[in-house]
Amino acid sequence: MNETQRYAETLGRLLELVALLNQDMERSFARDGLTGARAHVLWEVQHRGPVTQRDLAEALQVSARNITGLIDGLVATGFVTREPHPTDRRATLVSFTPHGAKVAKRMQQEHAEMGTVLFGGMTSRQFGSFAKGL
Amino acid sequence: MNETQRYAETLGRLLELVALLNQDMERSFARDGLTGARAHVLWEVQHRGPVTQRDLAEALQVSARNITGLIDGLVATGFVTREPHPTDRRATLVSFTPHGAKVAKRMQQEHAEMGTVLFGGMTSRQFGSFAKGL
DNA sequence: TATTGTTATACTCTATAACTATA
DNA sequence: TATAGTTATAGAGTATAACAATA
Repeated sequence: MNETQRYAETLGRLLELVALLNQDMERSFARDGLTGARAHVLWEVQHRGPVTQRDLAEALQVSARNITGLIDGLVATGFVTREPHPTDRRATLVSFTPHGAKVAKRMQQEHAEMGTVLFGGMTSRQFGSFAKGL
Repeated sequence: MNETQRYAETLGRLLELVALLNQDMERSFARDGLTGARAHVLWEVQHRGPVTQRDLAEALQVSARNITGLIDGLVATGFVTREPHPTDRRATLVSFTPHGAKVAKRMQQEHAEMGTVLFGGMTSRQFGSFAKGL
C-alpha cells in the first residue's frame, strides 16, 4: 500500500471515529431532552454568558431565523429564557435557567471525560504527537 | 493547565477540525449537486456495487423510509437507477448511472487528496503516532 | 408469517425574503 | 438608513406506523 492510500485510510478512520463520538454525544443530549443543534447553543451561552440572538447566529454561523427556532425550542423545554437587552430594545439576551445551567455544566464535564477516555491511554509522547498533528 | 484540561482542549480541536473538513466536503458535494446524505449513499454503492435499499438502510443505519427518499432524490438528479432484483421481486437494486459512477470516483480521489493535505506534512514518525492514536 | 419498499404523517434543522420595531 | 428579531414559506433529512406485493 502506498502513502496516499495510507493517508486516505487514516482520514477515513478519523472521520469514522469522530462520527462515533458525535453519535455518542447526540445520545447523551437526547437523554437530557436536547438535540445537537440546541446543545451547541447551550455551549455558546456557557462560554459567553447572556448573549444576543444575533451574536449566537454569528458564533454558530447560521441564519437569524434558525436561532429564533432553536431558542423557541430551548425556552419551551426550560433551558434558557429571553430577557430584554438593558440598552437596546430591539435585542433580547438569551440566559440560562437554573436547569439549563446545570445541564450545560454537566455537558462540559462529560466532554472532559470523553477527552480522557480518548487520550488517557496514550503515552505522553504519543499524545504530544497527536495533539501537534491537529 | 492539568492533563484533563489538555485532553478536553485537544478533543475540542479534533472535533473542530473534523467539522471544518465536513464543511469542506459538503461544499464539494454541493458543487456536484449532492447533499451529504446523498453522497454517503453514493459512497456505499461504490464500495458494494449494485445494492438493495434494505442493505443501504442497514449500512447507513437509517430507516427504510429515509432510503426511499434519498434514492428518489438521486434518481431524480441522475446519479443512480432502480433496477429489478434478479431473483427477489420485492427488492430493487440501486446502481450507478455513468454520471453517478464518474462523480463517485472523483469523490474518492478528492478524499485521498484531502488525506494527503492533512497528513503529508507530518514526519513518518508523527504520522505513525497519529494513526496509531485512532 | 416475514420481508421489501412505499404512502401517510410529523418533527427538526436549515435557508431566503418580507416585515416590524427600534437604533 | 441600518439592525434585531419574527412571520411566511420552503426544502432536506429523519422517524414511526400502516400497507401492498412478494417470499
